[in-house]
Amino acid sequence: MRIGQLAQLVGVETQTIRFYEKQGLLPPPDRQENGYRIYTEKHGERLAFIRHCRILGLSLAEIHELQSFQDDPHQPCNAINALLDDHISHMRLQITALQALEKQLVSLRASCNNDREVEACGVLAGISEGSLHHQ
Amino acid sequence: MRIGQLAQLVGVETQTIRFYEKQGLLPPPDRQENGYRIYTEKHGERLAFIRHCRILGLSLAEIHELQSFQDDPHQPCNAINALLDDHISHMRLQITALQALEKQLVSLRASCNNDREVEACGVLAGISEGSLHHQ
DNA sequence: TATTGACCTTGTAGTGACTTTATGGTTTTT
DNA sequence: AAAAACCATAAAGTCACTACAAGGTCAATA
Repeated sequence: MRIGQLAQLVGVETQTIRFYEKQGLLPPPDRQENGYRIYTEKHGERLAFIRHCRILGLSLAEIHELQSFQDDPHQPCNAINALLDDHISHMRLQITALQALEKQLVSLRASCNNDREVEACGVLAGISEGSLHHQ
Repeated sequence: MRIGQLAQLVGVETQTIRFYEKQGLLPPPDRQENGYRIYTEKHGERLAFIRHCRILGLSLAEIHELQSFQDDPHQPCNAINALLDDHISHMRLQITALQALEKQLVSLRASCNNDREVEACGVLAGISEGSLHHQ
């Protein structure tokens, strides 16, 4: 199939496919006489794998690492688990940080609920205050 | 004070300060005869405000908007509140999404706890499976 | 037959918020 | 006097694309 069909099948834009190829995530397919790329099912599977990893929040570098395991399935899988564990703990940190920030923002927001002038509003002052207690 | 001192005071790198100046977030300071920037306390406060906004997750564009209120404090403050409300609801969405992803990753990770070969590990297969049920 | 439209090609630039690198001038310390 | 630390500017790199420009190819229509 050609690049447009593959794109539609997997739900990606054609540029993204070419981009993955240039990044070395998708093997360069054969070409027709006119230069058009022709893809096989294997390419589709590989592309779907990439997309799902991205949806899970993995970086292209991490995906690259996972692919090296796909390509050589007789390695021990500890490294895969380590990669996922890393990613999970990283995500947990991120979630915790976001929740803390949300709390701060909500309490900041609570410092003004009325129609006032900026001068009397308290929100900007609240931001400035906080900024000096950091680190 | 000079740029390095300001940087140390606020906990930023000097390049970041010059970057904020170029972006119009920090007013261009006076210069010494040799061209070195000289900063006042006002710059320090402004820079601290920017940093704290960044730590709260506000974009430079949002900070720019807030600064226009700082610079003209006799406007009504509804717009500030609206900006914060927007940002808070955006953050809540982000947190929910991250939590869902974490759950997926954890269950994926649970598909292999042992030392196996990649082939028998199940994690990569789990990623591939999931990828086709999306959209 | 000419041309329109949909598809394909390549390469380059833009996004956000910086960070890094290159190149060179100035000041301070040894 | 020389080395280290600081300052300046400008340009390129980061990440994961997205958008754009300029053109080649192909099938269907006027």
